[in-house]
Amino acid sequence: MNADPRIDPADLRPSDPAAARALQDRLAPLVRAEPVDPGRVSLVAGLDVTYAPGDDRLVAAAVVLSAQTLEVVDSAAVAAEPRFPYVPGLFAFREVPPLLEAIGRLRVAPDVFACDGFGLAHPRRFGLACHIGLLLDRPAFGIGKSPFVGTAEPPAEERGSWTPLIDAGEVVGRAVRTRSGVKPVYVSIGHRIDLAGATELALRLAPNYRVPEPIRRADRLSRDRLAAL
DNA sequence: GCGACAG
DNA sequence: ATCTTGTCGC
Repeated sequence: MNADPRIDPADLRPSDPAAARALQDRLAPLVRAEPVDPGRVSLVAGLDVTYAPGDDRLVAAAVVLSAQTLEVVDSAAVAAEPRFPYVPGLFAFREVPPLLEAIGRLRVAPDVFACDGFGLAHPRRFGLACHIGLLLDRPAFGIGKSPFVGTAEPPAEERGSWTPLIDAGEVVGRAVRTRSGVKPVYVSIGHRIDLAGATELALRLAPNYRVPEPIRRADRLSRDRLAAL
């Protein structure tokens, strides 16, 4: 589960925001961009977490789809309690522990992880998708529904168009139009994938809706499971 | 100093 | 994130 010896498991549960930020600063340099051929991706896991009103409970879900057919081939959901407050930029410390638990219950090994949130498009260039990708040593990217850091020109109205998301002079992601005439999603790499591959994959995974299917499925599963508690 | 701030 | 229905438009 922790494939990188440079990551001390004890650090994965920082006791306070300052320690969490320091950990992100330390791990950010380990992120690598690698070319990935979307056509050769077989299984994609979508990750999402739903919170109960009042913030006392959550359900983390991982749903694996065939990248080819978009059929669900496996899924897992776990109920838990938040162990870290919501702090913009430290989102991962809240969601990663239960997500890893859900991922650990999968019976298949996903090729790529699609995360609800950001990767490099983050104040310290180490968002949720980077945490997931680095900890699992697998390709991972993030899909955000609203911009977090950086600015992007509005992409052309037709599905498939995109513009660079730029923060402090560097390209940290893309605003991608997954549906014509609908507001874009924000794609950024997490680890072991590149922006072009993440963009094409996001588009392939979102043929009919704005949000890529794996994440939509994970959202639905976590929501349904929470409602059933 | 002030506002903004993934889910 | 969540509290919340119907409604307009493709």
